[in-house]
Amino acid sequence: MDVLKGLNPSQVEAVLETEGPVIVLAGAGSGKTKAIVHRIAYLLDGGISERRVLAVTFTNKAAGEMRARTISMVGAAAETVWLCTFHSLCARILRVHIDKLKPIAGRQPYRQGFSIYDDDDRKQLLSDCIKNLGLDLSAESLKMARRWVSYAKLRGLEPEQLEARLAGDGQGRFARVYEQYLTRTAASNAVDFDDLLSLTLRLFDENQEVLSIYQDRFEYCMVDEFQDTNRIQYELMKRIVGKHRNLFVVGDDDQSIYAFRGADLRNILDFEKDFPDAKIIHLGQNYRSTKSILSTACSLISKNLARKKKELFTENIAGQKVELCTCGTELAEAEFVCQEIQMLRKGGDPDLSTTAVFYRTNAQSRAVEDVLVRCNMPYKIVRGLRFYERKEVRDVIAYLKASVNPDDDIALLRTINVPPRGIGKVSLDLIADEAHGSGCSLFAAVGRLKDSAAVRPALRAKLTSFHALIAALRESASAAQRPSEFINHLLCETGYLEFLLESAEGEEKTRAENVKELASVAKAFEQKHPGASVEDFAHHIALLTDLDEFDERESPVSLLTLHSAKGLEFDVVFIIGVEKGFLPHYSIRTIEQFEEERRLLYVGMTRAKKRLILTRAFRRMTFGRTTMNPESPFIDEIPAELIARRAFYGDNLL
DNA sequence: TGCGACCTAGTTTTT
DNA sequence: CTAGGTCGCA
Repeated sequence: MDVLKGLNPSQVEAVLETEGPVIVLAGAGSGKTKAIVHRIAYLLDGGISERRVLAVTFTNKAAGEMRARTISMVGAAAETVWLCTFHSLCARILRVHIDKLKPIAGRQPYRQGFSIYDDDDRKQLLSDCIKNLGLDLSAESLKMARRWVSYAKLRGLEPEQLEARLAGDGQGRFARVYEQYLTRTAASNAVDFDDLLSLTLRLFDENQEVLSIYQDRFEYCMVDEFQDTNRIQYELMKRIVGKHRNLFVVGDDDQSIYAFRGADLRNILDFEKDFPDAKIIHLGQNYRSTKSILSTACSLISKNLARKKKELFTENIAGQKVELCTCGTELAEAEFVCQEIQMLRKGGDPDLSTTAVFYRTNAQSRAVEDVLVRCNMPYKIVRGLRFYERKEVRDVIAYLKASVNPDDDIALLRTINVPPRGIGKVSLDLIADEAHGSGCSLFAAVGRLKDSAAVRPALRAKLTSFHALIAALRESASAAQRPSEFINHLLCETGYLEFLLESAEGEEKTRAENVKELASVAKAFEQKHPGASVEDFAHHIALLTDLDEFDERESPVSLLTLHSAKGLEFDVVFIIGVEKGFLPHYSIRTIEQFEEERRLLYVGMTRAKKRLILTRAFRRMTFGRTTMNPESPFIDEIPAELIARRAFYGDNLL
């Protein structure tokens, strides 16, 4: 059969084992995506309707790649398979059914057309809640608040339950923050990323009818990167496969590096307990790396205690030894990397066409960037400042959201004085009080105050024109306008583009360009979804990140954190800062965290196909202070004969 | 309201 | 060191 061509026996097994629970333990570079893609193709080939198949991944990018590969195998039928991220799956379900959630006393029920709050919106709202409650508004307490809110949502806790959990620790105040946060998101008809998951789970548990729709529909369910799922995501999948139990998960416990974000390694370690009849398939053959690289990485990861025993092997050539270069300073380290890349380039080996530099923290990229710029070497930095995190982009998105969801207070707050309209803090407090007093949205409050005799005329005029502006935007958003047209319309009408250009002094030009870039994102969206409304676009954009756009093949040198390296591969990989303090990071406390750091290094190493070069700096400036970091203890765990040691003190040619 | 001086904190972050 | 946030003054 065609779909089995080019697969090894374990992969074939993973494809053919379609009924019942299956867990695939797929080592790094063992072709797990291939296995999933072929499995989907096999199902469709065998006459299973594409409506019956659900495949969930973690990033839009991974989903997109999987879709492209499936389409190339089975053709257009794959276009309509639900191949999505957990968040987009949930968003899609909630878009239809959110109003069927049981209402909760004291909180407004959710309704169609809800907004999605990202982490920044959440932060904004949380600090506002903290302020409102008259609590300590330090960075520390904001961090705690975020932590506890996430904690509660992950476990489906209501404020009272969180209170009970926290009271003993004298942290009860965070339960009140949580309560207010819930009330206010509900009032704004907004859900955050955690809500997407937890509300869907709640919906399933409250409403058997809705659950049945999906249970009956999705007969074959697959989850990629299973080691990164959190408890809720796992529960969601368990609900969906409740009837037929055709759950196929692929993961690698050794590549779990997101515990700090709630990923729960127990999901993968305990899968067999939840599904005692689960088939277990090992994908142990690595197709990516040389023997040298693989054995180095394996000797490291074998030191982890909390892992499933497994052996990886490869039929690839031995290749060059992994290198470790000790450099004088972080600048010398950067020079070394640059020089080494230049040498590889001069060699002109077409096999070494992609190169990446990995680091533990974003700040480490600086020295490397400096040197690369001075050497005129083109490079691409992955998520230095994300496109969608830029202030100007967020401002425009806020306008977009405000134009679509009349209750979205956070969006309104963001837009109200940008560009400056003379509506400052005092006026804002007035509006907030009015909204609070009459239990309406901020926008409605603006509407009331603009006609209120109690407000001074100057402010009334400002409010009137702002109110008219937003009302007009709403009008044209719901008129059948194309999203990209609407963005352009919005940029003019609000005076935002003018505002950007006015304050422009050289670099600010890029701001205007960024904003226009958003219009082209809208254009691309239109082409993909003909006839899509402004509202559709607003919903779509809430789940986008620009890692989705990253194409590791297009630039010769990529700079990225170890975390964002996951799922990618490069011919040549440099990992810089292999020092105690960075790897493991100085902040780690527990043995679990220590093992996660080890996995992080392992993930980085296993991205390399041909060459792997580790570097460390003897002396390094951190926070304006010179520190001397010893070598990473992880190096000691690798047999010395696997590593070729070098030194580079830098001749400061640059 | 807005700007500039001062202070403080400083991991990783698929959505 | 440097970016982001706060505070105080004009």
